[in-house]
Amino acid sequence: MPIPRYIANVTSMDMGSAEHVPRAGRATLADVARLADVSTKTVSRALSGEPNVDPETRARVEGAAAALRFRPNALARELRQGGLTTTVGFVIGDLTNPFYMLVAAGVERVLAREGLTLMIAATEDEPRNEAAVVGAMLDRRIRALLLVPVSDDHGYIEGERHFGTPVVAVDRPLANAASDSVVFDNRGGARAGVQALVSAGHRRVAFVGSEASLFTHGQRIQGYREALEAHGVVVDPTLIRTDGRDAASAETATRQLLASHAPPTAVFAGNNRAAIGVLRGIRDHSARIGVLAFDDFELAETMGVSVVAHDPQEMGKVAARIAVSRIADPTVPVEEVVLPTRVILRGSERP
Amino acid sequence: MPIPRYIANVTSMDMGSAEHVPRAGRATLADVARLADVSTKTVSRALSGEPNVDPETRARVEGAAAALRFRPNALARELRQGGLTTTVGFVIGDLTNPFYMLVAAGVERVLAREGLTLMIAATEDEPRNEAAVVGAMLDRRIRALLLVPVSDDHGYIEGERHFGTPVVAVDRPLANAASDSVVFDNRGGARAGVQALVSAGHRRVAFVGSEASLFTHGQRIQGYREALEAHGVVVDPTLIRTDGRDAASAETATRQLLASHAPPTAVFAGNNRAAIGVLRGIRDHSARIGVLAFDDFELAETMGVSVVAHDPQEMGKVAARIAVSRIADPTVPVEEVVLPTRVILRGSERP
DNA sequence: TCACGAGTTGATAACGATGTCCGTTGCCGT
DNA sequence: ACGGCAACGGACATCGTTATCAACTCGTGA
Repeated sequence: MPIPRYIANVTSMDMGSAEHVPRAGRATLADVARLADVSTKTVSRALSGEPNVDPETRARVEGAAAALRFRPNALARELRQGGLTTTVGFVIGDLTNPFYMLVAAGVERVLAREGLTLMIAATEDEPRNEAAVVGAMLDRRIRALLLVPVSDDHGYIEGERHFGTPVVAVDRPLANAASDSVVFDNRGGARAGVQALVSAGHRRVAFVGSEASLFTHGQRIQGYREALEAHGVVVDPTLIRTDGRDAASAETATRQLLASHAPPTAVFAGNNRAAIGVLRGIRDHSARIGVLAFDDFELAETMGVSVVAHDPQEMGKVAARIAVSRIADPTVPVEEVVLPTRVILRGSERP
Repeated sequence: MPIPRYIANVTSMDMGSAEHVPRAGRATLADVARLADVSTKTVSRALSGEPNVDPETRARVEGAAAALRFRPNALARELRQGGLTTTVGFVIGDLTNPFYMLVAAGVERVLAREGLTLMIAATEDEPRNEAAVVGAMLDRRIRALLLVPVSDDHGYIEGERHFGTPVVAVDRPLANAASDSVVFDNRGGARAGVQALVSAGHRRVAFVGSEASLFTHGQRIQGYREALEAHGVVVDPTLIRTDGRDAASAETATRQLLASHAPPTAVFAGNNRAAIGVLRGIRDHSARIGVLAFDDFELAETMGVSVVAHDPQEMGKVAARIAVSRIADPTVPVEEVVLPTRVILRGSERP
């Protein structure tokens, strides 16, 4: 075993020259090199597992690195390697919506397997926040961008894609730019869901959800219309409430619908937030109201609520996989994935 | 208006020398400088809003930057500034648990106001993943670390804190290291919750949740015991099921409890996952079973489920604020915040 | 006319890690 | 004795940005 030269080194130098006194901050390659009495290049070689390093030297370097609690500076490494980070960005509208979190969980799982890190930012569903949030991520040179679009203009993204940052739109396509995308079959799912309500005997079916300008809800309203029209039911515009963007407003809308002179016998909820509002809204109502919701949620089964179900985690996984494959090969053709939905009847659809 | 010299510059150079041909990647300060016919330092000055820049020059630089779609490289900037990033890391156990997502939402909101970015990683509740995940974040030189601890040894963190990275433990304290922390009053909350069940007339109250080795559940079981003992009720160990760590296993545990020869008349659910399992488990049961759950959840009100409520978003906000203040001044004394809980009775506690 | 400050600007050196390209030892086998 | 190879050290350059400091251009007052 060789004499640990670094000890003599340190003790012989630590008065007078401040050069070898470890700085307040974190240890660098150079510090490790001094301690292990080798060159910085050898430290780099040893720690990054390159061949052609004497096992003994390697051990000494590792010891020194551990003693100094050395951690390689990812900023420096990634900068050196031309900005090739291992971070993937995911921009979400609303962090508190469990739906997006399930998507995020799916994303995270795939990325973790690939050794990639997930960076999450929220736009608070505010279109004008989007460009800034996305910009902050691009400045960090994320390797790929997963985006739940809220803006109505994604021209600014077109250029970025051209610069080599893959962009995958999640849950909704980009407004006016091409990109990979992963969405659910909103229209078909809604059609099947409303169809189930009609089959259960309902003729006056209300819709409670967000504005049609929001892609997902626009599609779902289309499906809602199609299902009704297919059965010869005239769509009553007063039954379509697009002012239920959160649980509270959906509850209000539902109460108003039920209190009207021509109330619906069933309500189709546009998403999980609306569903909660609808369920709250019909709770105290005397007559039984049919309910069917887009988005499955944890207690839907226990409560016997029928839903148009899908798989948010799968959506995240698919989106992440597309991003990963595009990182590996940017020339693969654009993918536009539409994930299936399925109706699960649990009783709440019946009059 | 000055002649845009960069045009002549480009056209006169673009055959032969490849030096001025924009690279495939993104534009850099140097590219902007060439185009605006100034030095890189001036570009830096102009774009970062420093004073003492001729307005005309500034406009020219901004024009060139826009034309090239220049975005400053955050890696390089932060490296130059000594690793002072604007990213805060949040390490969570389970991304799919809405509780943590609400915490994350609170964190994000505070950070966004401070101009900080949130990086989220998950440990999948696997203790041996924790050090690696945390390490990856430290390598990125995050400015602060928010951590929901799952490991039973946090000695490795002690040194990092010493290096100037603030660490805030969220929802649970660190195993064997001091740090700022934000937790709920688990014991007091559970005590009050079980107390409510006892007051409603229950004597045989079961606990369904995770192992006592998990800090939060250990505390909650203690509170559960204390409440029973305070009323002279002997704690029956067979009524304590710590094998309900997710909804499915909690459902099984509940069914087994109810099928036993001495079933409970009420169940105290250890958290929101357990609550869902318990509600599923008692659904088909003939006798009415009292239920009260730790953690409020969205449909608890609609379903009339009584709970020990708290504010996960507030937890995230408090944790983020502590991190922010410690970034500003690392010498502030360690804070150990205990957030209050409150019992909300909605009827499910009654026999 | 000279000097002087204020306002602009540029050359150069960092930040920390990595890649490149030698040069220098040993040591082995022929 | 010589070629070849492993195992280094060392000197640079490089990634893109910012800090330091010196240099330059003005107009102005003495």
